[in-house]
Amino acid sequence: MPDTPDSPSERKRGSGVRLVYDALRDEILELVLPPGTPIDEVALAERFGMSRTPVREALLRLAGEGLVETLPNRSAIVANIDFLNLHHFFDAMTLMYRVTTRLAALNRSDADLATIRACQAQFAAAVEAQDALAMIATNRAFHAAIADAGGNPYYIAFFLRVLDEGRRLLRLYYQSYNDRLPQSIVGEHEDIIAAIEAGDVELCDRLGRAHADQIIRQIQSFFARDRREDVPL
Amino acid sequence: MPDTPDSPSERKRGSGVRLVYDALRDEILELVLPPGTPIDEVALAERFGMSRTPVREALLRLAGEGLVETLPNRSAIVANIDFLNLHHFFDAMTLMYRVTTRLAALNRSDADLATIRACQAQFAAAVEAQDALAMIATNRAFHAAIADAGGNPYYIAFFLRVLDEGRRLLRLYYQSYNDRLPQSIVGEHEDIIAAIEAGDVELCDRLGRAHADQIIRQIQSFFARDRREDVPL
DNA sequence: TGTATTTTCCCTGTCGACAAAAATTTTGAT
DNA sequence: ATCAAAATTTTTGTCGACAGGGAAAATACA
Repeated sequence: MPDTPDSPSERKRGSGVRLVYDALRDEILELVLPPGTPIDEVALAERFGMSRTPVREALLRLAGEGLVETLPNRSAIVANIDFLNLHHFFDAMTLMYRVTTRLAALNRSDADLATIRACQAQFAAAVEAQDALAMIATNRAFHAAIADAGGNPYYIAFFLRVLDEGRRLLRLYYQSYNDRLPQSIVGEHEDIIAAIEAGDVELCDRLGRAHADQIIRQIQSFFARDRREDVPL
Repeated sequence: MPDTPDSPSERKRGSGVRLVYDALRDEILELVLPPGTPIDEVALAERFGMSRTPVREALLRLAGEGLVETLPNRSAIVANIDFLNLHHFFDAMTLMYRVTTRLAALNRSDADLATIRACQAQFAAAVEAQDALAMIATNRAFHAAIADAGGNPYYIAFFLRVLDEGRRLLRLYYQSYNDRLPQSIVGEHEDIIAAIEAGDVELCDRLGRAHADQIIRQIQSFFARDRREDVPL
């Protein structure tokens, strides 16, 4: 149990919130805590050996990022996934894939390219190892690095939120389908890197859009197939 | 003094945070609290007749929206405006003007159009009255209504953040230039409404971009002129 | 036995207090 | 008089406790 520290009171002054924030965030994004799960403040406080105050602070930050929903006078719950309005999410994801990749082609530095390549190497390693969780996390890091290369802090912040939401969706997908992996994604990433390095804005736009379409098609086919299987014999 | 309620303890259970949150937010967006102003928790607590806890909660929410910056173990301050990277803000604003207006042309309902027209009427009234603060607030409401008509919650949330940042910039502009008002904005708004009603996506895109360019040019000329005046004789 | 009402219990929202960290002032030495 | 070090003050981060609200449980009634 890595959660309970050996000496509960021997913690640095501002680190308690970060601790529970990071833990909760990971568990939400990896669906350890499924959407709708009620979050008990006292349970968390006991689990991390601290008072309710820093727990509440962490929950507020998560609520600000849309990962938990706080009902007045009632327990906070893990934010639900709005399956009926997924197309809105797909729209936003496609737009931000395109915009961030375009900007990266314009503003990338050598250090940015090195970081992007390192993320891509980690992603390829995760695909090779058939590690679905690592794939999801490294894919997010890859696109976050591209957004960083673009340099627009507004786009970066918004894109991170969209990517986090997508991380939950992908986790749902991979945990249901025995971690089947799309090899083509690795190649698409390589093409994107090449286009960014070449500074080809229009090519980056097309590749970003195609990449988004690819992921969206996978998610959509997953939900469509899931619906068919729900039909009783 | 509308802040201090008559009976401090006669307040509904969850309304304390909303109270100080709304008040702080307005004062930040209208530059009553200029960027960099330190925020004293105990002063706010005394001002609103409550404990530090709800004040802290409101500050956390504002920090999550990027309106205040919290330094560890030090006083929180009103978020600074990054004048050196304004072009990033302009990029984001232009993109969201275009995207939300396009989407509104696709998804607008009659109720949406009525809301948009109502906002435009309020904006025109503010221009007529030469009320700069009302102009800024109603302009924001106008574009927020367009985003609502589009219906994409991701775009709506992001656009609201961008609009709030722009509200601070515009406030800076108008309070310096004796509230001189650009009449052309009213006409541009009318054109946008007509394009949305006609469902002309491409026209909405062009108008949204032109509208953003117009506002950006105003802000840029303001800063350019300000810089010239800084040259000593 | 099923439903409406009351009671109990659990959980959140708020408060006052204390401890740690930073800012400020005071003290001391050269 | 100037600068460094120590003491004081101020302010934040955390804690335990209490009160209010809602939900579940218990009771009453048809």
